[in-house]
Amino acid sequence: MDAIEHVALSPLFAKLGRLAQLNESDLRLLGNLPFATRRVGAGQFLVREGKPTGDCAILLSGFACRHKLAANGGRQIVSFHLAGDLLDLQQLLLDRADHNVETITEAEVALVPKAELRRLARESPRIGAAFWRDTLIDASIFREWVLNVGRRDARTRVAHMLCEFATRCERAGFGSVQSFQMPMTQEQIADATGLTSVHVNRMLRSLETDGALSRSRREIRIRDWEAMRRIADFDPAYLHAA
Amino acid sequence: MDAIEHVALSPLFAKLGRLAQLNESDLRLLGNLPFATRRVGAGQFLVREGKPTGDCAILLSGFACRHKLAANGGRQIVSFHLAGDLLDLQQLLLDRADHNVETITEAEVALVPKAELRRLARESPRIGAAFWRDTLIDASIFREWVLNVGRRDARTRVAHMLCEFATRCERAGFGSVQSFQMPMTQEQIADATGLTSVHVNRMLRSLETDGALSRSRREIRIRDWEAMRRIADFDPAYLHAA
DNA sequence: CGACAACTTGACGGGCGTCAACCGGAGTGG
DNA sequence: CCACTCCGGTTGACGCCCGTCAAGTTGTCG
Repeated sequence: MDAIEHVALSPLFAKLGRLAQLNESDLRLLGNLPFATRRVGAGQFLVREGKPTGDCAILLSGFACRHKLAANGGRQIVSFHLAGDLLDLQQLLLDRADHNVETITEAEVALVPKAELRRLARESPRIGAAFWRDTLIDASIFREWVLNVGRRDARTRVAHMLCEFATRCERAGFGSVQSFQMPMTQEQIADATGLTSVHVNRMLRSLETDGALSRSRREIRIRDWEAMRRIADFDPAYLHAA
Repeated sequence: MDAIEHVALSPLFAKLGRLAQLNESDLRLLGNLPFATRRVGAGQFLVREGKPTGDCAILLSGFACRHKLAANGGRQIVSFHLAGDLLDLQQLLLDRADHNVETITEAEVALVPKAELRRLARESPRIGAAFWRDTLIDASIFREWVLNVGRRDARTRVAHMLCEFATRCERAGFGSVQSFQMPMTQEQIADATGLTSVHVNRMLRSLETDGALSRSRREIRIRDWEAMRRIADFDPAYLHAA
């Protein structure tokens, strides 16, 4: 494998490096991973509920979300994803998708055959552990989201979602917690927090008039991070330094 | 290891058998697993948020739940557990608990050192895959709960929770989907569905007066499962036959 | 039989959904 | 270069679902 392909997968390497200590041979195995890259527009489905699972997609640039639909027509976003995220590691062991994965911006993905990832996890216990660890952290984030939509009021919910997104962006190397770009619409924030877009708008305005944050277009600025943390009831421990 | 200990762990064996095809040598490895059993009363903590993770607990009898607390005093239950469940597989790879695990009835647990479980997963790829698969199914259930509390109305939410619990009980060999025992109080149902116990009571009554179910003490009877499924917006696919 | 937890029911209020109108910026085509 | 369109955002009026408060009732275990 030449350097060009290494460069393409570098967001993944960065992420795995945060999950585990990888050695020379791990990096070589990763470098040999066969994959195809694809550029897709915003609003494209990468995984569809009920469909047999296919190749595993890795997000190289852009943003995506996972969501499920209720019979009453409601949509619930259950997670957001950014560059470096393995979009469906769970496909390695479960044979039908129980949710959708959809891009929310234009994005670039790498498609890796499931069998290759399984082989990789088997051949390097460190990489296998990193994969498992990643799915465990995902699960921890889902638990926090259950708490968020189940037991916090609208204002706290929206603030919490912002704090989590800001923290993950900073750790992945996009902007800082004090200033970052939101890729999602207010309707998508609503679907992630179990609210309506109208009420999300009210809550954002409330946070803004209270001086907790300022907005210009989709850029969010947070002057006093500690104050924001308190408003949002946000403790990043559940992210397990992801 | 003698037969007595095999009997003690049999709920775990049954569960792993549902998750993967285990062979002779897998069963022998499981039989050699060192563990200590403990009997605990209702309302006892087995895992505490923020604490370093200790031994891994396996539920041998009784029921337990995982929950998290919000700053406003609210409690959110994020999952229920029954005999055979590995209560904290995630402790194998994450070093601090991000939630609590608490018994909701008197229960019997087996405590297994983390290192032994890690060794087991390493020595038998099938058992390792079963463990990983179990945590992936947990994650799938969390996603469904985010949808449940985020996008369904109170009546549907309560009905969905009952359907899930009924299905899991039946698969684990307790009662049937048509008739089963609820171990939890209405307040615990409320904490699981993001409601108040008062409103859970109203919804249960509503389901009962509509003939969807009948109750006597904590026993639930569901005559028409298909009708109940529709009311609850329940599709068991997300349980991945767990 | 007294104590206590769980359950039950009613009255009332508020947080958030619904509906509707309008604004503003980006893309598009004449 | 300007009009048109369209999506996302913004704001107000109104109403309902579910929370809150409070008072019983039931069942269970000393």
